[in-house]
Amino acid sequence: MLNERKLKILEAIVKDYIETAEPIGSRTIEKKYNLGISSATIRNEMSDLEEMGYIIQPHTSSGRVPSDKGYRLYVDNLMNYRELTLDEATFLKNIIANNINHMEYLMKETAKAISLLTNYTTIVSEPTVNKTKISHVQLMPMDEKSIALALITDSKAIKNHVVLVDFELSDAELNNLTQILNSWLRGRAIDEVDVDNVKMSGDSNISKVFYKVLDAIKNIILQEKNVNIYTSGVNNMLDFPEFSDIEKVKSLFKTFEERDVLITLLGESSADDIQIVIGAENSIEQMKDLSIIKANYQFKGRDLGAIGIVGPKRMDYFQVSSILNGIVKNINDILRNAGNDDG
Amino acid sequence: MLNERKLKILEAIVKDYIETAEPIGSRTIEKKYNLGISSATIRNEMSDLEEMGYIIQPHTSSGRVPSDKGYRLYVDNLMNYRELTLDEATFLKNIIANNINHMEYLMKETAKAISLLTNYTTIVSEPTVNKTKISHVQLMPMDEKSIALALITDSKAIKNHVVLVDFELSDAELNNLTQILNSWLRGRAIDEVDVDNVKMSGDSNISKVFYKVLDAIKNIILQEKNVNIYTSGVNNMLDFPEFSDIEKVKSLFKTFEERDVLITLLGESSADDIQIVIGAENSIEQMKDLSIIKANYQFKGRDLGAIGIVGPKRMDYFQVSSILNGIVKNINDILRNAGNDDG
DNA sequence: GTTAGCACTCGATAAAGTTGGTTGCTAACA
DNA sequence: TGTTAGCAACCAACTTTATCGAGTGCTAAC
Repeated sequence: MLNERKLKILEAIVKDYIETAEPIGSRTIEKKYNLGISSATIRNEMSDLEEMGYIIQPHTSSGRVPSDKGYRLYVDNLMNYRELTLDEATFLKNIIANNINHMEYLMKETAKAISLLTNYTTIVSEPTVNKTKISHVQLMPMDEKSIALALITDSKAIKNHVVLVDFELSDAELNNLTQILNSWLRGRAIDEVDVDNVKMSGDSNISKVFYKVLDAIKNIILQEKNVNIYTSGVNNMLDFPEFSDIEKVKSLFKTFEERDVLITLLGESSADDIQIVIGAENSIEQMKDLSIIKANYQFKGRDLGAIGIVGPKRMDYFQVSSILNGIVKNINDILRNAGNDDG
Repeated sequence: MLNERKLKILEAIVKDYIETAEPIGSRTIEKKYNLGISSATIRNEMSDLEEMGYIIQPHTSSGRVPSDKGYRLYVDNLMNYRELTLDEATFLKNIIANNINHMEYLMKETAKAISLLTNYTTIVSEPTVNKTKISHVQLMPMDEKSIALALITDSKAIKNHVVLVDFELSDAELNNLTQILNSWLRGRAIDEVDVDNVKMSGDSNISKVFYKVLDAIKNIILQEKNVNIYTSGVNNMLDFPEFSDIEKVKSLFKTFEERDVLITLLGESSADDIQIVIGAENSIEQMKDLSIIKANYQFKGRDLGAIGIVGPKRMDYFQVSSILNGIVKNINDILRNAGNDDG
């Protein structure tokens, strides 16, 4: 295992590289970090560290750069979380307080806030309804050809849809139908709803609408099985020297547009605490040069979605994981309070 | 005014530059376009064209490039629209048909489609509700602490909001309140609603909720007075040699994130047909090197929003304005049909 | 085990050279 | 008077060559 001195040197290399993005040599370490040993000694230790796979020499006669393994050691053994600063904490509390009524906004705004605080890219997957229960369904008059449908879940999501019809229904008829639907749907888990096996007898116009509404609900459910996903601060990537090449930018930005990739990226594990995935540790080819720091959030024990912060491998793991830690606590608190009635 | 030969040469320069992005010289014109005159003559004519301000020499001893004035002449006098190709037409019809039930999706998907067809960036401003009338308001139970509110407009937009309360209301009470709200709000223009001057007497709990709902409606109206705006295909800009410099990309992408700029860009005029704004003709400093082709769409005679396609000044004015022309017709048809009941 | 000294490596930057498309001008021509 | 061939000059872009500097590995001495 690594001795104290090697650890110190590795830590210096990682921190310096995170800060400067330049390969770092023995003489620089000697001057910048007072380790009390000469550059020649540092050179010997670095040679060992390279052999052990913790650092890499981009080319002969250049300084060293941390390898994935080096970052891993740093993250696991040399780093801890800090508390949020007062500024960060109030900033985030405000965001959350201002968007507490609207889940979708909350996630979008949180992503924005994280990007702003960290200068990295944030990916958020939205609370999906398919793991939740239907708490209410409502039909509403729109115009003589269309009926609006709202579906509310116990995770406080509201989904709308428009149902086209050939004839107009009165408010009373709509209310009536709304009651029928609710008596049947309320409290059901959304992915257990089997709209194909419902039958309705009686007035033909109303039952026509009834089936159309069931179809619409089916659509909402299908649609929602595809997770919603947002990114924020993608442009922040342009500020890193890692992406001074336009071709790299192009391929990275294309990747950020691929839902599937993002979903995989966020979904790969679902541990309870904050996960740090470094470089090639993730399975996505196009992301081999990036790291991601992520966390899941839960509602009533169900995983609802995740927040991930993406940056170059030399991203500021310390700052980002600290901030994410603070945020996840806050959000989970909110979700817990929102649902402290039953369950 | 320009004689026939000068026009031919200018047209050749514009078309060639749109295609190749390289300054074009007299010898190239001679060889590539059979104008029946020698390069020396072309050279003389080009010298005239430059003096008249239609073309520019980026540096001594390079070929010529169209100036804003040159593009203007080309667009106004040398270009016309073509019909949509069958492929384009069916593609667009499908998009529209698939999203006819949901205004927001329709605009987003249209923007996506345009970016896909043209390889430029599309900006769309969403139908705002503040120019429309309220056709229905609905309260719905959410959980014991919150009531969901849906507001439907005659332009088929559905807006949701959550109202927090300290106590639970029964379905019957909610329906009751819904009726009261509708009797008062239905048919009103949304920007004429004056929620501050309503009074309600009677049961204290219900009237408490009543005022909270009015507040929420106020919020929706205020929020919607800020136009919603989307961009699509921003990354397409990366493919143009104009943006091979990372600094330019950075500043352009930052600009695309500024709502105000985009709103100004789309809103600058509101003529009936397609408008082409070339380079410095628009008032936005950061957009001096770009052109925008845009159109408004209307609903019942009211301007609802606009679609704009942004590209480098040498964008394919012919293709883009033709496609936009086709799209606007389709969308306005849809909106007209959606509202052919009254008004 | 640690350190000073030194030859060597190699990317980055700067300087010098080459190329190719283009112009403007002049003189000859129709 | 308009058109054209011919030619010197121009200059961005690219290639080649030279220089620089931060860094290494190795050796010998402490």
